[in-house]
Amino acid sequence: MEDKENCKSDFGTPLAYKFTLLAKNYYGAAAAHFTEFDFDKYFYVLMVIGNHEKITQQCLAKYFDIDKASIVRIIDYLTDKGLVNREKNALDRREHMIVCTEKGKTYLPKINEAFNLVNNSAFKNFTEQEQILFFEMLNRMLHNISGLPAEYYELKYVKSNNVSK
Amino acid sequence: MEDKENCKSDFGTPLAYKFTLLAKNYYGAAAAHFTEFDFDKYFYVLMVIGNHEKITQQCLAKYFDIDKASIVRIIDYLTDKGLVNREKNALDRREHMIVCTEKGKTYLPKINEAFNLVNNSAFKNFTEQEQILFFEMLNRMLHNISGLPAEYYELKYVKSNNVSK
DNA sequence: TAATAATAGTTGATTTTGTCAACTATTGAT
DNA sequence: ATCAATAGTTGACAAAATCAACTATTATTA
Repeated sequence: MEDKENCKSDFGTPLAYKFTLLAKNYYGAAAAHFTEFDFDKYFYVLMVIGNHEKITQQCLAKYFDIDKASIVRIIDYLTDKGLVNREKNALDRREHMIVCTEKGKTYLPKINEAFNLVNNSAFKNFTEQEQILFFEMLNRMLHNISGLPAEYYELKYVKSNNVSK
Repeated sequence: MEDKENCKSDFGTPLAYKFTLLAKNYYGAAAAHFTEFDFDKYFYVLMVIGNHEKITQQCLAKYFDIDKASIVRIIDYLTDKGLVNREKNALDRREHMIVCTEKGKTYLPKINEAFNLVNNSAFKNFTEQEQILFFEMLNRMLHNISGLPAEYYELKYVKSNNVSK
């Protein structure tokens, strides 16, 4: 108890409150960079797809921690806009590999640059060392608070009962 | 560019992605503590109300950065559950002061304890100094990324055109 | 091999949530 | 006295998440 005197208004606050505020403001700031695009959502989903040659909807669902049904609708949206395509995986025809179209790829540098800009303004007056420390702390906290490994979104999710391969 | 070699997978990632994941996991963990309550939402809203003798819906809207219409429905919900009441402010009868009921107050210690527990597990293996630094960084970032002062939710919001008082 | 289970994805129904504009009432400003 | 601003409410609507049922395909196993 006594260790919380310094910052007690924060310690009594659920961390998620600040995370929610930060995420909201962050996306608001980022959206300002995308006003001339002919799509208005799912910028980061597109970036993740573009950073992989191909990626399954399951992987995206895991990475973003949302229901696979939601991913279907996101991919529908991006497909409508001509930014990604579904391609059946010949090796496992249940899987639809999501691939970025040429049009989609033209947006990637702009999206990347915009996120960098917003990251930089978020980190204003942070030293480089502080920035690294901050990311390290976020990753540690994500590891503490969830079973999910934070970084390994390329991994297939494997059910726990009978892992044979 | 070269300063990003260490952590480049993170630096290419919008911060908000991690904030969103953290918030989701945090609320999931917290909700596990509230399963026996006869309400299932807005725990932190109740706590904020309980931490004030009285608070207007405008203040809550500002604090949580959501539309006042949403606040109306949240307060409706909490009122239905018997946790808060609306009381007209005699000094300004437009304002409805939200006050915690006796029943509502019985939940406050449990909610507070649960958030502390989840905070503590989020901060597992953080030194006390790291925890303070983390909060400090979050606040700094919130200040950078938004015009809103993070802490001053008691302040009335004043329109910018003609601030006379 | 046949039957069964598991996985990837889709769809439709439902709920929840947020947003917007219009509205009442009250107060403040000129 | 008039007009503008504020606090709150409401209803309509749109966006998003969730859930269960479904198809297609692959893996397991008896």
